[in-house]
Amino acid sequence: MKLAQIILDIPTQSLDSAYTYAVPDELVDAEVGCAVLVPFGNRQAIGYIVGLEEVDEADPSAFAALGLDPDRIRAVQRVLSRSYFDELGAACAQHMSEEYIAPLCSCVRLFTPPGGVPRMVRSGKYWRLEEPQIGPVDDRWVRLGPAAEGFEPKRTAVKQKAIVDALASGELRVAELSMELGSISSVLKTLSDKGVIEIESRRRLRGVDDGAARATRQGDRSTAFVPSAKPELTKGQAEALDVISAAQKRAAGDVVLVDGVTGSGKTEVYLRAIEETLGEGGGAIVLVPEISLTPQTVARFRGRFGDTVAVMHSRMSQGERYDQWDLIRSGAARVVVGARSALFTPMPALGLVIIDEEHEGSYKQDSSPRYMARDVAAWMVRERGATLVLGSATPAIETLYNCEKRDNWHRVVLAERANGKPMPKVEVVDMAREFGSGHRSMFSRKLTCALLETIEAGQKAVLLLNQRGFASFLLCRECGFVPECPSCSTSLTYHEKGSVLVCHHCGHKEPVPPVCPECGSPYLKKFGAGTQRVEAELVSVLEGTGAHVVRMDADTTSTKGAHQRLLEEFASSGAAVLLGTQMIAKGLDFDDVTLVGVINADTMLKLPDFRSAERTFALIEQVAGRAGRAELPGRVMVQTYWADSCAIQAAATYDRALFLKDELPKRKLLRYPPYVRMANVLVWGKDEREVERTARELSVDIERTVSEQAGGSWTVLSANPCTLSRLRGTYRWHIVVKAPAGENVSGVLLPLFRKRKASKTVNVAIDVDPHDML
DNA sequence: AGCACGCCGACT
DNA sequence: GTCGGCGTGCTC
Repeated sequence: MKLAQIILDIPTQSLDSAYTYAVPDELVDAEVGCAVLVPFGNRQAIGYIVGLEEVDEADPSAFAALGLDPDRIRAVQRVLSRSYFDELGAACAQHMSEEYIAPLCSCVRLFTPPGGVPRMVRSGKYWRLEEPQIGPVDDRWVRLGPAAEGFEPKRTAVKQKAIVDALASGELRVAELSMELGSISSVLKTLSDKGVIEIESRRRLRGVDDGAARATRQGDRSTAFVPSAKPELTKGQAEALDVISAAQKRAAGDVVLVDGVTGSGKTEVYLRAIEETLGEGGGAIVLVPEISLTPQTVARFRGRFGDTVAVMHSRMSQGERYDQWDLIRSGAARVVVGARSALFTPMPALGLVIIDEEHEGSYKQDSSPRYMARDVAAWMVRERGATLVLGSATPAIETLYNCEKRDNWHRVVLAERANGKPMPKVEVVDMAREFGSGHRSMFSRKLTCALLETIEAGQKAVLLLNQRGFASFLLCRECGFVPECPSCSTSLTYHEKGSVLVCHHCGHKEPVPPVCPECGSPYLKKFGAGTQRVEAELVSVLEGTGAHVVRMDADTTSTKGAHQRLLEEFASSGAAVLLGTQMIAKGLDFDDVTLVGVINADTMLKLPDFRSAERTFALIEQVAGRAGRAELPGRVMVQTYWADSCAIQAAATYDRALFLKDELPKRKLLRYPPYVRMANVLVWGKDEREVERTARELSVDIERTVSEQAGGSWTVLSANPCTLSRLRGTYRWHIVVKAPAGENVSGVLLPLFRKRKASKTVNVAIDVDPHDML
């Protein structure tokens, strides 16, 4: 008898182990990775096959070994889909479920095609099977057939003639013909019966085959694809590639960190490594941060590998993603470039995973399953005998630590820029001193001078406004009152446009009060600077120079394609200033940018978060890399109120060792990663008292479990309100668990959370290896 | 005794 | 997640 191990598609902790069902002989297409319909209790459920085995029916001990009663095994009713993943995919879901203490079925779902899976939905009292919302779409194509030669339509057959004429220059879609000629289905039938034309259904790739993109794709097909020229490798690049090649030969899941300064040509190393993988018949997954997944990034890969590159990111429609997913599964795409979730696409014969800008926070998923793509990828390549390449100019401290401590993590350094140019000189401007000497503008005298010089020389400048924690707010100068969001514990951000106060967490809006709501004082002052205010001040600084100012932030890039358009606007201007938030720190590559200014380098330093110094260091290093990428030398100015802080001093001198020398002892002393592993247990709900009670009880449970199951060097910081103690009208508490590095944090806590049953009013979530703990 | 309610385990 | 069984406690 054939038995299937099945994960039910019901998201709850208590149904997290596989159930065994019999697979009737007639269900020949039941494979690992298929969605199936199974009986469950008195209803039906959808499940995913994660294992198949043959068991001798006559041998009761075989069932006993599985802990099963043969009489109670029920049969799979129906196979609902083809296979979405293989045994290793199933094992990966299992691993993630344990590692991140997340429901198994939510981990399995990561591997399914976007929107293309069946679901059970509730309609009234009953559950009903809903077929996939998204599926393949076909286009009907028409071309001339064998009888076209010498075919003369009758004089009255106007449409026949029009169709034949239109097809003379090549095949067309029926939809296009109909658009031109109106209703033609009967005409097409006649012509196709005569053999004058042939009609063929062909799979359409949404987002590729439709609209303007189609022309280029067709063009690619007719004219053979010519890969873009390969530049000669620098010595560093060649060395990096050697290390990667050696790792690929070992096929043992090695991790290679390409630790290269900005502009050192990491992408070229990726391209060569992929080329090598493709040559061996392997496929490659390339993860890039969502924000830098721009048409330029994709073009870089398409330029080298053509149509074999698939793309996957959240701004694509479900249909587009489904088609790309299918293209990958079919083996037609051998490279996928995408955001975090692209890691779970069904790339056959996966040989290489690349994670660009591996230090980026966006590789950590902030909802369940709260996985870290870097760590999942490391697991995945080990299981598949593939290789993981991490690239960054500012690697995460954890990554550097792993390279030190683990034998199969290797670090290669690209110390030189590919064009041989030096890194730009970084000047730190002490804003406290500026202020003390009576200069009150947010543009220091030094930066103002530099800006004017740059513009005068007909060059470009980029100004980074580090918005996080720096958006402007309202403050009463008499009583100190700051308007706060009624449902989140944050102060409201002041927006010049429309004169409103906005909560950046929940979107709550209210008009700016005329007087202080607390004390009635009319002296309400705006503090801090939003991009709009900085822009206004920048325009006045540049008055008379004719320089063009481009502002790029969440407000100006909200419409589709706006990002791209603003960048083009900046590129095509001569002397110009690009003012923007974090989003401009990534992947920007303009030859004539010679000045980069960081208006407020240190605002992140003050956030109550153990990674804030690391983030500040990384941000300055990244943004500095935007200057002087071509012939012209670049300069960087960093304005700060904490000019002495180590993160800023170290970043200004490109001295990572200096930064680590300061940061690592602090991490060790205060027990933070990489020296410890943490788990952040979040408790939230509408009722404050209930949340607090649940958190305190849970805290006691966790402390007991830890003291019984774990070593003495573990610590539990018992229940406390979160830094963001109120968010969108919910109260938030948390419990932090710290364990020595390398310990199995989830292993100890898992039983406790599997056992716990969910409350309706108070939510509990656990974040293993949290990225931040706000 | 009869019933509402809540807790708890089973569900393959 | 959902159901059903069972114990508790209240009412007829």
